[in-house]
Amino acid sequence: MTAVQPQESKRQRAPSKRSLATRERVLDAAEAVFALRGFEGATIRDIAAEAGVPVGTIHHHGGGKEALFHQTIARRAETLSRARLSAIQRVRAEGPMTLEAVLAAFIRPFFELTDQDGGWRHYARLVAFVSVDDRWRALSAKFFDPTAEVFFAELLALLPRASRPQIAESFVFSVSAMLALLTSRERIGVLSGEDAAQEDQIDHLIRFCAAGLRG
Amino acid sequence: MTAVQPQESKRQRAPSKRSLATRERVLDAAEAVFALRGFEGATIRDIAAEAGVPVGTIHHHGGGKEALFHQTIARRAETLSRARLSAIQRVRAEGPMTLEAVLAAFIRPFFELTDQDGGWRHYARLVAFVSVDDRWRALSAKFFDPTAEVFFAELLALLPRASRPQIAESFVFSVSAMLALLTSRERIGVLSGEDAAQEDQIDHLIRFCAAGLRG
DNA sequence: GTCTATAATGAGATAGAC
DNA sequence: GTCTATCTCATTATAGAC
Repeated sequence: MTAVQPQESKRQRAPSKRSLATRERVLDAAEAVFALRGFEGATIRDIAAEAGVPVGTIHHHGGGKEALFHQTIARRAETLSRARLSAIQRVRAEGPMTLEAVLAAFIRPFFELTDQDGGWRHYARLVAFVSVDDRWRALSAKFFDPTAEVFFAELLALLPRASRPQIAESFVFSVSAMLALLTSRERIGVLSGEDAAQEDQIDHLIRFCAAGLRG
Repeated sequence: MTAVQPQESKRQRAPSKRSLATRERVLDAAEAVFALRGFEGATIRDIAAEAGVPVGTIHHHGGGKEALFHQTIARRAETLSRARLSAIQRVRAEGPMTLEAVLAAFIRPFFELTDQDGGWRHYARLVAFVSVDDRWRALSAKFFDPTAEVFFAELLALLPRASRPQIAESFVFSVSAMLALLTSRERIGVLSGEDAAQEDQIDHLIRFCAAGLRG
C-alpha cells in the first residue's frame, strides 16, 4: 500500500519450487479430507496431518478454511472445463451431432479424469457436494455454470421441438444422474449384484439421459 | 440395572402432552436447521434458538446431536414409506402395471407431502443430504432401502429383457433425478426462464425416468 | 518459506435449581 | 419436565522464532 509499490497485491517474487510442491500437497490433502467429511466436518488439523505439514502452513497457503475450499474447487475446474469444451468442439468438427455425442462430450471427460487419478476421484465427490448444497451456489455458478450453458445451448439446438423449460429440467436430471454414478459406482455394484464393466455403466448413463431427453 | 426393575430402559410414565409438544418443536427446528446448514454446520444452539427453548432441552429430548439427527430422519420416514407402499398397492390392485405407474407410485407421494407442509420441504433436503453422503449410509439402509427394494423388484418384473445391473443403475439415476427436482425446483425455474407448472415438472420427471429405463 | 506455541472463540455436554 | 449456569474440549487463526 506504499507509493513505491503501484501495482497492488502483486506477488513480489515467483513462488519457489518447494513452495509450489507444498501447496500441491496441501490442496491434495484438503481435497481428500473435504471429500470424505464435507466442509464443516473437515478440520484444518485433519488436513495438516494428511498433508504432513504443520497447521500454520495450511493457513499460509490456503488463507483460511473457506478460501482453502475455494482453491480446492478452483484448482481442477479449469482442466475439467477445457476437457469438456474441447470434446464438444471435436463433436462439432467431426460429427455426427447426436444427442448421445453431446452428452458424451459432457460426461466422458469427467470419468476419464476420475479414472486416471485418485485426486480426481475425491474431486468428483466434492463437485457432487457443491452441486447439491445451496451454500456453495456461488462456486457452482462461477466454475461450472458457464460450461453447462454451452452444452445447454447445444441441447436446445438439437431438440427444436422440446420447450426450453423441459430441456432445462432434463439437463438437471442428467447432471444429477452423472454425479450419482461418479460418486457411487461401488454402491451401484452392490445393489446390482454383479460387476458391470465401468465402460458399460457410462454408456448406459449416456443412453439413459438421451432417452430421457427425447421422451 | 437393579433387581427391582427387570424391564430395562422402559419409560416409567407416558410423556405429558406438553412434553410431546416441545419434542415436536425441537424436531421441527432440528429439521429446519439441519436442512439449511448440514449436520456439522448446524449447532445445537441454532436449533435451540429456532425452537425457542433452552439448550439443555435439546439434549433432554434429542439425547445428543447425532441421536437428534437420527430422530429427525426417523420421524417422517415411516409416513413416507407407507405412502409409497400404499401407492404401489393401489397400482397393483387397479392397474395398469406400467413403468410410469410404478415410478409415479415412488415419486408422487414424496412431492405431495412436500407440497402440503413446510416441514416436509426441509425433510426433502435432509433426505437428499443423507442419500448423497456415505457417512449416513446406515440411515439410508435402515429407513429408505427396504421400500426402494420393493420398487426395484417391480421394475425387474416389468423389464424382463433388461439385465439386473442395468435396472439397478437406472433406478439410481431415477432416484437422483427425483432428489434433484425435490431440492431445486426454484433453481430449475431460473435456468429455464419460464415458470413451468409444478405438476408438469413431476410428469416430466416420470416420463424422463421411464424413457431412460426403457432405453 | 516453514514451523512452534499460543491466543481466542465457540462448540457439545451436563449438574443441579426450579 | 424445564431451564440456568458452567465445564471441558476442539477448533480456527495468528504472532513470532527459525
